[in-house]
Amino acid sequence: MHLDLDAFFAAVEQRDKPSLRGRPVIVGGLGGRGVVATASYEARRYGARSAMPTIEARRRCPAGTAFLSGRFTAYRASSEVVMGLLRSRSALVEQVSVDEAYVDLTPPAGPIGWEDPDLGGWCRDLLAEITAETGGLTASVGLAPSKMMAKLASEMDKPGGVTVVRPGEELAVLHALSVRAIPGIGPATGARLHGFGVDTVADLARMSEPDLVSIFGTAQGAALHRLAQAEDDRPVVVEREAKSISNEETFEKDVVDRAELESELDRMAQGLARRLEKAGVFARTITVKARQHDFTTQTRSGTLPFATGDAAVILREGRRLLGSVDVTSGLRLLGLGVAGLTAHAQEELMLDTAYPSAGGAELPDAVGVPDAGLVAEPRGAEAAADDDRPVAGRLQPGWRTGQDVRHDEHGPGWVWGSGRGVVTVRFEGPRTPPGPVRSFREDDPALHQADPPDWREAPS
DNA sequence: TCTGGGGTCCTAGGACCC
DNA sequence: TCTGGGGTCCTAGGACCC
Repeated sequence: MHLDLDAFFAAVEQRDKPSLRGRPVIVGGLGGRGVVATASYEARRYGARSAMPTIEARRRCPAGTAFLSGRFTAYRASSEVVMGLLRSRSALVEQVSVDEAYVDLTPPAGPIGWEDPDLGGWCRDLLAEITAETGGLTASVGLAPSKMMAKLASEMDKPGGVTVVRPGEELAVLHALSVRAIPGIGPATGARLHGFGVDTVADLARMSEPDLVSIFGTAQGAALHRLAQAEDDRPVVVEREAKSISNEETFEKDVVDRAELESELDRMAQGLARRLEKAGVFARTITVKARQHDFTTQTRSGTLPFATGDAAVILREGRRLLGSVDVTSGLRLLGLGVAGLTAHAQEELMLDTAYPSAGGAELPDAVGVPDAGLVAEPRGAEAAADDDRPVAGRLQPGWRTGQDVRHDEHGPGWVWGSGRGVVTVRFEGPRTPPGPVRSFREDDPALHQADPPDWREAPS
């Protein structure tokens, strides 16, 4: 089974903000270079889509559309409720993102098989429970013999639908679809296939494996050939080790000043070191990513002779790598990442022989073994959840549109908008009717940041 | 005022080793 | 007296996914 929460971020916003129900809602980066993370179904009617520049969504959507930066703590809380319900039904749940999961429902992990008479009813019961337990969120489900078919099935009846593809029915469903529906065929591969006259999966299925391999290479060619015949035996994997950790930022305006770039690098190195420590792992490879104004992107990476968790070491290598990037016309994006993760950093023993060029005085700095007792913890979806700032949140100091607040006198609410020293708040919550709007000075001492409201709790 | 941020996987070429 | 072949590690870039 594949399950997908419908318009997830926007749906959580509409649950928690009654005045937005039935209205177009966009969640995403609100800065000049932001993109849409999720558009509510109302906003999709005007052409707003995920990954679209927010500026474009503003052009398309009517007055009265809400543009919100995200509240990831709130999304995570609802996600955990849903994932918990899935795990109550099967031991094999693979969470692929905050709003998506695969579940192996066949015994011994799960409770049902193809001989069951009412699989659709079983799924509808699950969806009803999800809606009840999350305060109104909906999800779409696909039930099929493989991960790919389950995913395609879950997309066939959105929102809120249940689609069952039984063994033997796969090709009839699959071959009618565009090749672009197959996970792994994006814009580039789709365009290349179109150049060969291949538009539907049926077209793709007629191509020979050797032809596909000669065009797309061994791995992708063979995968395309198999997927076009609905051959997909990938297992549901509960969790896997993270392979890299990274941090990047698109600037509101291109940054030319190398000192400013290096101070960004410093901030990112500290964040990476914190995440490494939290996970109890060390990294050997450092990567710097730089995007020019014309969107061309360069990466520079270096592999150390030892694994480190030390921000100073990561920063020093990052600086060195950034030194080989032409920065004179400014960067729109700077990123810093680490890879080659290992649970232990005993490589310090090699330093004298393997890393003499670093200079003796700097070596203690380079070792950086935080705590040999920490054990690597597989992290899966948690890796990305560390940074709780909404998209482009850093670019908007002060009050962020959509964020939860509490006023000493008026109670809980959310930021409707802010600017020119004034912040406007709407006082409502998931269990109240649409509430009133009031404005305050941005530095009003009675106004505080607040945790997300609890949809399960009746308002006091 | 086009195009986020956090990831994974693959390819190709070079260095190096046996 | 032209330069095999395989394996591994590393780097840069690109496609793709949510």
